[in-house]
Amino acid sequence: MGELDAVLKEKGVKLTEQRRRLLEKALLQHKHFSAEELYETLRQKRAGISRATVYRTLKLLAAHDVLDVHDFDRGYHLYESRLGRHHHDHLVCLKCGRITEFENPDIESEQEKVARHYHFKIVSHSHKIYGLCHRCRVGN
Amino acid sequence: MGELDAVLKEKGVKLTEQRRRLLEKALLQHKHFSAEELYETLRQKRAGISRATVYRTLKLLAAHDVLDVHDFDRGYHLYESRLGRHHHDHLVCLKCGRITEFENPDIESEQEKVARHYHFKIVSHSHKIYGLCHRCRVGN
DNA sequence: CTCACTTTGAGACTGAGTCTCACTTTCATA
DNA sequence: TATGAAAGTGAGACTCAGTCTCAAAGTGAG
Repeated sequence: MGELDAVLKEKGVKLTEQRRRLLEKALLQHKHFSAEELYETLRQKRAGISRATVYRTLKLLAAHDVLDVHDFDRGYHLYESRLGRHHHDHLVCLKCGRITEFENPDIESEQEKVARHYHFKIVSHSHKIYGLCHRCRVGN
Repeated sequence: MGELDAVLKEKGVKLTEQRRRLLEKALLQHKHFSAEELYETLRQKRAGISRATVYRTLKLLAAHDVLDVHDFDRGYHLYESRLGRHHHDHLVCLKCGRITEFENPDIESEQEKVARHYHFKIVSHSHKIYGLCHRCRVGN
């Protein structure tokens, strides 16, 4: 059994050929990807996975914290592998779409203060900064 | 000319009956509302505004900073009047849907530091904390 | 191996939001 | 206050990400 199988097994997720093949592609991805993109990639590789299964499996993997889902107001979700990665937030360029990741412990701890104040139990958060990236500002 | 007309005029937005009527309802709203909700309200009041115009006008008002748009991952947007209000962010309860507002200057300034570091010009941001609100935690 | 239970695929369906285009309204200027 | 270019509107068709259905196939505990 491969390493990827272990990832699913550990989560108590039933192993199927489709899930294995999808997971393999999804974890190899070096950037954010959409369900449609992944479906198209798999279709071209003749992986034999239907659109419905792609959507279902991505949702499943996100629910099991294998993937992160992001909504950058594009009308569809972007996914990102979570394996071996730290939590991070994003700077989103409104002009070129470039997404830059950032980590800031001070924001995280302030956030916890806020939650404590409202007796709120944090499950997750999403912090996005929209604007112009360096390149787009200087006119590239 | 009413106060609301002035709001639109100031932004250089052409005044139409539909916009006036929509703006009036939108600014009276005390909580977040969706385009469909507003359309339904207006329809029941026989305001004579089409669905297309509701969507178009909300977008326009948001572009002119009269309204804020929020995406709480519900599959549609929620709007909120911006007039006379401070910027704020949100705690979103995953169980009951309750939305609580918060303001935290420290987060805002840390955010500016982050942007500066990446030579990024902030236009807007969205910071949402998902989890369980006080009531849902204690089992109400 | 068996079988209860789960997953899959094809394609119909949903629902928020956009587009089209003929018709109407607005408002700067005369 | 009349005029007309430019902008806005409505009905309903359309888009498109995502979900649902249900018969058939696959999975894995015992």
